[in-house]
Amino acid sequence: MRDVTTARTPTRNRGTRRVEILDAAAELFAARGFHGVSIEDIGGAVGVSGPALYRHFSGKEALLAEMLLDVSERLHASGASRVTEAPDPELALDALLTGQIEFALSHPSLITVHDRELGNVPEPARRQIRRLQRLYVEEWVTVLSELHPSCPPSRLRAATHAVFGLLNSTPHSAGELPRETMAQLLLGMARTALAALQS
Amino acid sequence: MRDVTTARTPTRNRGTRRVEILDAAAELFAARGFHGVSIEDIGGAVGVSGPALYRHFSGKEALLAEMLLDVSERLHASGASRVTEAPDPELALDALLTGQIEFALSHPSLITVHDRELGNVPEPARRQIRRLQRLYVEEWVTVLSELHPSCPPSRLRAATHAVFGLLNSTPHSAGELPRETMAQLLLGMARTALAALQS
DNA sequence: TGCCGATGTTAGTCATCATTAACGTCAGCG
DNA sequence: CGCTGACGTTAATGATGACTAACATCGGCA
Repeated sequence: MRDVTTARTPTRNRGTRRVEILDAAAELFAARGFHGVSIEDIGGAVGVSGPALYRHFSGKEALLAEMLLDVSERLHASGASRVTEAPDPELALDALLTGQIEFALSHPSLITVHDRELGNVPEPARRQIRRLQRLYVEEWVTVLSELHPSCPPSRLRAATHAVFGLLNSTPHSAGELPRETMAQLLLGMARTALAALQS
Repeated sequence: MRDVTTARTPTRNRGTRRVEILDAAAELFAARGFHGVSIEDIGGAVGVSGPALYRHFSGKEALLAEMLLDVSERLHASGASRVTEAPDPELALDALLTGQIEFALSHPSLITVHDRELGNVPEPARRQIRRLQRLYVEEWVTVLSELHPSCPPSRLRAATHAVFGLLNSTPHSAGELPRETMAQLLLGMARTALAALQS
């Protein structure tokens, strides 16, 4: 009568351990930095100990690489689809903003790791991640340049990074406000900050 | 005829090495993280090798502690003096903004290390740094609450962190714009973001 | 002149850590 | 039943790295 998954713990499925590990590692990396976390720490956080990780990842750096690659893919893909679905630049920008806010509030540690630990990703993957990050920034710059045609792209790029900084401040003010309130606050601040771009 | 300092290199003075080390360490910590930098690396960056650092600091953590303590003291002190000198809240906020922008543009790596590596500071100093950081945030909140009396402090605190994120984005868009242009851009964005707070 | 404190240097020492090796367990399936 | 592949475990192994020890150098100064 037991179901196909035959689990010790409920929901013990194929591939589950992998994502458990990725999640735990994200928390730990965000809190203590890549080099501040040992393989043992990560294993311990999911209830297995140490070298068990090598059954799922080829190494510590590979684990980080997969984590960052996934984040940058999700951001870029979500951005792209939101932009193409939006009827006009104004709404496209709003879609980008809410997408980023959504992600930052849902996965604060991934956001943190994403912009701190690129330097620890080995070369093949690093280029790929950088490319996706660049593409994501360019989605923003493209939308913004339709709204502010007279603004040079370098200025728009700097403004985009500034807005990322604003939105990604979320890990610093954790618990200060209820989630929806925080989302509205960030959206409002970012929107006005960008609206004033040319002034 | 040689002057009192009797230097090998011009400007070889008492206490110079200490700050050379602090500067070099800040760059390295910002780039690779506290645990990603070895004592050898830091020594190498100032032209001495490894254990020479122990002539100036009691250890790696003590070095970091001094660095972060100095930063948080400078930010807090500069903030306090600017606020008390300002004739009204409006100008006080501007003074805080330009002070923070000035610092962020002048010392990007210190800014980076300051909000990443607190966790690696040993306990006696850590509390002190946290206290100064809190005081600095409260300076902002106090000024903002005069401008937005109906706004709950928790909201103002979150907004403050968001603005810090915006201003401290500087290391991410390095070289994108000339310094003064960047300063104006950040000032404008931060000002409008905060102005829209209650909306 | 000759001692001293400041500043370095090089060779340990002792931990910590990533990674590998060698060895179970066990569920599913032929 | 008996094999196999997925998943773990506990001991190496080999680097790296923080910190200490023992030993210079040298400028200033009593």
